[in-house]
Amino acid sequence: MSLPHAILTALLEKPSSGLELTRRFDKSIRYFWSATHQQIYRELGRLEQSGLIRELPQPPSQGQRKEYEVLPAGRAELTDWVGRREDPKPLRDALLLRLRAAALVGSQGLAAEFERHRALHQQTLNTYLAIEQRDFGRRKEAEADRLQHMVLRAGISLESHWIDWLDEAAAELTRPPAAAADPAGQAPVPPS
Amino acid sequence: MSLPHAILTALLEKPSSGLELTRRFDKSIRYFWSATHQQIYRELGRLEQSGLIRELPQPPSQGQRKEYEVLPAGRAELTDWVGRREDPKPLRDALLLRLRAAALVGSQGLAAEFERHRALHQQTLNTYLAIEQRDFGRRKEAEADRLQHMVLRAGISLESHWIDWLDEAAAELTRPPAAAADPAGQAPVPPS
DNA sequence: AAGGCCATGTAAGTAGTTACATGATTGA
DNA sequence: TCAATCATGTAACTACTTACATGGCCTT
Repeated sequence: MSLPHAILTALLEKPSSGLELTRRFDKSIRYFWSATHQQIYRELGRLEQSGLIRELPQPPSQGQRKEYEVLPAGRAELTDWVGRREDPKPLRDALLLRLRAAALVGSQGLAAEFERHRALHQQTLNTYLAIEQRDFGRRKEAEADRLQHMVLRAGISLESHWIDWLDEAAAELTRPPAAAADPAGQAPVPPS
Repeated sequence: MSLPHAILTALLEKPSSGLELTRRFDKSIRYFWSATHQQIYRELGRLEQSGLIRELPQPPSQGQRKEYEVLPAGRAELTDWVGRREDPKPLRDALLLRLRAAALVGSQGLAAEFERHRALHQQTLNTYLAIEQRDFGRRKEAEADRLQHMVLRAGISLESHWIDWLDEAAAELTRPPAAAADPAGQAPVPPS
């Protein structure tokens, strides 16, 4: 149950409307917690119902736009959640599953997927590195900045990790079979 | 949509009943794709409906036990899925979210959570290492074994990665504030 | 007045989780 | 015969996804 807390965090950083939140999720938060605008609007409704946030009185010039801010109860809930006991979710990775299946039915087409995923991870990594350059270039960070930097560094090292692993795995995939005895009968592709 | 493919893979390795599958998921598959027995029974029903698996004729001595095996159509589906284009799911990690929230409302209790998570990751890592010892101890692996070993190695390095990161992050959390406040300190713009 | 974007939603469906139900077999 | 365990399920709920609906505002 982390979406409400993600929203509380975002609203604490800056009171926003639903659409603004959606954009902010797309721009940065979704790198560790993604959400669509439908989820966000629904959750904003619930949070308001529960008295954790409230709609800000708006100049009527703004059309149907509704801006929200965090109430004391919301901040209290978030503060409590930070230290709450909650186990890490087990890994769920379809690519690993596919590799395990490939061990049984052949790895036809999987090398291309690995390459594609590698490129996507590289792209994400580049984005993170650019953000790090922009936001954390300076030394001597204050408490809050150091923590945010840690979050970003987790993303950076995770992406690097996947890139490394994909390289290793791709090498295994394209490695010429030592001998016969390939039950799936997949064509050995000689390295070009 | 990976659960059906996880089940097809498991059934290809060895025809099984629902309960057996549940146990095998608990024992190994859940390390990268977890599932409860309710999910598994439901999915077995769907897979049979779609003609990808079939119930094996059983000696009536076995009670209500129903064993399934993969049909050619099921193997074909799995083979196709291995090379299918499917983007990696974005990261979703509540602990990172909590760290970001901690930057705003304080990190009360978070250090203890980090320690707890570290212990859990260490435990998982030990399990993986034991499996590696047991299953991949010897040299000269065949194609299928090399691929399965890659899967395991992904788990091993991921867990190691999280342990390292948690150590770093815990150090940041408990680090004494450099000098109370830092008045002239330029505050880098927080990632919006 | 028409098209585009801003802004907020509803509806329907899938996947996963949690709690409970039911019958068969086995061993004390 | 009673309890435990094996074995298969139903029901209800939450989270997330995908597709579509509605209306206001702004520019051309």
